[in-house]
Order: sequence, then C-alpha cells, then structure tokens
Amino acid sequence: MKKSGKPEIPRKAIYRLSIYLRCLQRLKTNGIETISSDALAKAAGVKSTQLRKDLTYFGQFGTRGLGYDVSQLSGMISDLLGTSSLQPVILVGVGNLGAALLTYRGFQEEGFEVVAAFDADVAEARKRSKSKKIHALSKMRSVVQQHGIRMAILAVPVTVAQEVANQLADVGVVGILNFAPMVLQVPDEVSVSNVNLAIELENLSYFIQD
Amino acid sequence: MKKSGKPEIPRKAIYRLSIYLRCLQRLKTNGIETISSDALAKAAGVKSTQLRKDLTYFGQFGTRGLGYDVSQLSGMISDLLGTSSLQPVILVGVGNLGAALLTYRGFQEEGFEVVAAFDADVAEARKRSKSKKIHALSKMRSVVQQHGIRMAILAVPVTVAQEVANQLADVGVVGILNFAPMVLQVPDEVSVSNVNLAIELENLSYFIQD
DNA sequence: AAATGTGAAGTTGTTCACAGCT
DNA sequence: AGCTGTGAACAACTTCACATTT
Repeated sequence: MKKSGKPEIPRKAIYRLSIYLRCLQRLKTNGIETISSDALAKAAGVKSTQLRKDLTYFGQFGTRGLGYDVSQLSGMISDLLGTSSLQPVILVGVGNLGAALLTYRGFQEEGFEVVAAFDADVAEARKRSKSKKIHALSKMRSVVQQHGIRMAILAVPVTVAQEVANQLADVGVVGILNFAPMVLQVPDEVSVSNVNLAIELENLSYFIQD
Repeated sequence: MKKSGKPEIPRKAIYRLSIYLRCLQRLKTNGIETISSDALAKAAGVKSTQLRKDLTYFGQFGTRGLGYDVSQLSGMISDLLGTSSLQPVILVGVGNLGAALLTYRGFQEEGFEVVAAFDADVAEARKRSKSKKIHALSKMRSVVQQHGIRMAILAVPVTVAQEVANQLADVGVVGILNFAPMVLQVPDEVSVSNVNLAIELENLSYFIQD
C-alpha cells in the first residue's frame, strides 16, 4: 500500500480510526452525544492513550474534563478517511465470492455503493447473481469514466488476478481491494488492500495451538 | 488475539509465514524444487532479509549458496502453523455472507473443512444455501464435541455476535474468525481474528486521496 | 560465487507519566 | 475532579552489514 498526500499518520492508526468511526456511529444511533477516550477505547478494543494519540495525529477534538463530541468527532474522522460522501466502487469477478459480495449490505452501510459488476463470462455470472449491474470486462473503461470510479473490489480467480489488476490500473482505478490470494504488482499511484480468508484462518490455527 | 504456547515468534512473522506457504505451494505445483530467499521474498512481496529472519524464528532450513528446498520448507511452515492435517471448522450464521463462505472453495484448498453450519433460523438458512450441513444453534455442542472442532467462522449479524461468541466459547471453540463489525469479548483461552470488509475499503479510501 | 543466518543498528509504533484545560 | 494532549521512555519490528557455509 502506498500513501500519496499526507505521509504523517501511521498506517495502523488509520486502520484504528475506521474502528473508532464504526463505534461512534453506533453511539450516535443510540443518541449518545459525548464520550470519553476511555469509554470509546474500550468499545474499540484499544488502550485510551492509543486512541488519544491516534486522534492527535490529525487534530485536537476533545474537551478536557469532558471528552469528545460524538457527532463532531465522527464527522472529522470520516472527512479524513474520505468517506463523508457516498463513494462509488465497482466489483470485478462475479464468482462465488463476488456474487456474495454483491449482496453484502455492509458496504452500502458504510458509505460505498457498488455501481457495477464485471465478469469475463456475463451469462455465467448472471446465473450466480440476479443483479442487473453485471457487464463484460470490456465495458470497464466507460463505466469507470462515467461514474468517476476510483476503487474496485477484485474477486477474480488468482490465475487472472494480475491481468485484471493491470486493466483496472489502466482504466484509472487507484484503489483495489484484492481477494485473490497473491501479491499484485501495481503502479505506484495504485494502492492495494489484501483480504485473504484462508490466511486469516491459518493464522488463527497457529494461535490456538497449545 | 492471544497466544498460548510459544510467545517467541512475532505476530506479523506468523502472518507472513502463511503468505510464504501460499507461494511455496504454488512453486511445488509448478515442479520447482529449490528457491532462494530473494526469489521467494519477491513472490511474497517482502524483503529477502525479512524472509530469512522470519524463518530463523523457528529453525534453519536453507543451504548456503543454494537456497531452500521448496517441499521441505512448506512442510515445516505448515507444521508450525498447525495446518499440516485437514482441520475441521464450523460456520455460524448462514446469511448472505455466511452462505457465500459455505460455497467458498478457498478454505478447503488451504486445509480447512467446514463440517457443519449453524443458524438461528434453519428454514431460512436452507433457502439461502443448498448445503446439507445446516443445523440449529442448539446442536453446536454435540457437533463440536463429536468432530473435535476448535475453530469457528462467525458470520452472524452484529446484534447477536457477542451472544453467539459466548456460546462458542462455552462449547469449547478456541479460535473465532469474526466477520461481525465489532470487538468481541472472549475468555483468555479464545483467540479472535477479525475480518471487516467495510473497514478495509474505508482504509483504501484514505490511501487513494491525493 | 552465491546464498543463508544473525547480532547490531535503525525505524516505527505503543505506553507511560504527567502537564494543562475546563 | 476529570479527562485530554503529549514529550519521553519503552517495546516491537525491520533492515543492515557482514560472517559463515556450501
């Protein structure tokens, strides 16, 4: 993963900010207006000093003696992360996993809209998903340009992942959430985040050994 | 995540060992018998010194001037990770995501077998998945005991995730791969690995800002 | 010559201790 | 009194430099 603009906030802090945001959103839903670093840290599963340090990387939002304004803080974090407005994304590869991700509501809930899906075999893909958004790979460029797409979810087989990643970079996608179990080679301006379910399980397997 | 037995290998090194294992398996399939730390590191997307350091945390497997024996090294790593024999796991929560994970072949390919799935509403779950493995939550204990299950994939709604996690811990599961977007509270002997797709996307969103 | 293994140096991330607001 | 903000100490991880083996 590469960072372009502000190199100052640690990668891990960014990750935790997303977690804080999730917690803050729940608090807001529950009508809670103010929260201390201690309570929020507990909800997020981190130490309170770490939470405060993470926040000071990009500003000062708290009131001493009182805590943080839930709604203000969640606004600041989502501004920073770039999710304060709905972001359009595409999904490439409508196999088992891809079809499931198309129906997954979690993305929409957190501010991402899957505006289109692509597959090498549109007919087959349509059998797996009732979604009307499925297009041939050749349509990628026009859809990306039309919607101003910057991010893609890549759920194609590992054998074609690199090739499709190249195409994505070529049509102007700069962020790839990669589900293929391999390390993608991409141009500098493209960031990749990897999700590998088998590796997660394997990891767990190590940690549960006596 | 908690570690019980060997505290000496860094968490991050364990994660990378899984990646190396994936690469080694591919090499083995392609009939390659020997590989240098440099080449393997490149395939895994890390520096070669890091790879060598990671390996020395649990032994010495290379031949100077030559490199590593692909098949021997992959054997050593999967022994360490505890995936050298097929591991039975259960899946809890057959909603959108859960149903998809049931059809996902990646787990089987990496040495995990989903032997049973559970849902609060078996009838509804059966509509989403043709799998014959779907049971009521109440059957968890007997299945876990019968198959000697130690790991579970948790894909239930966030509202019931903690409750189901408690049940899992109660019936003797010690490893949970958690897809619910929240921090689970579990007993010390239970390890949790979190996968949060929305957070991954959100993260990416930060890194692609100009 | 080619490649591994490793102590030491360097870097990054986390926690502490406490100063400073409200 | 309660809680945030932060420099400094600490811990974890990564990289370097090079000795060592085949």
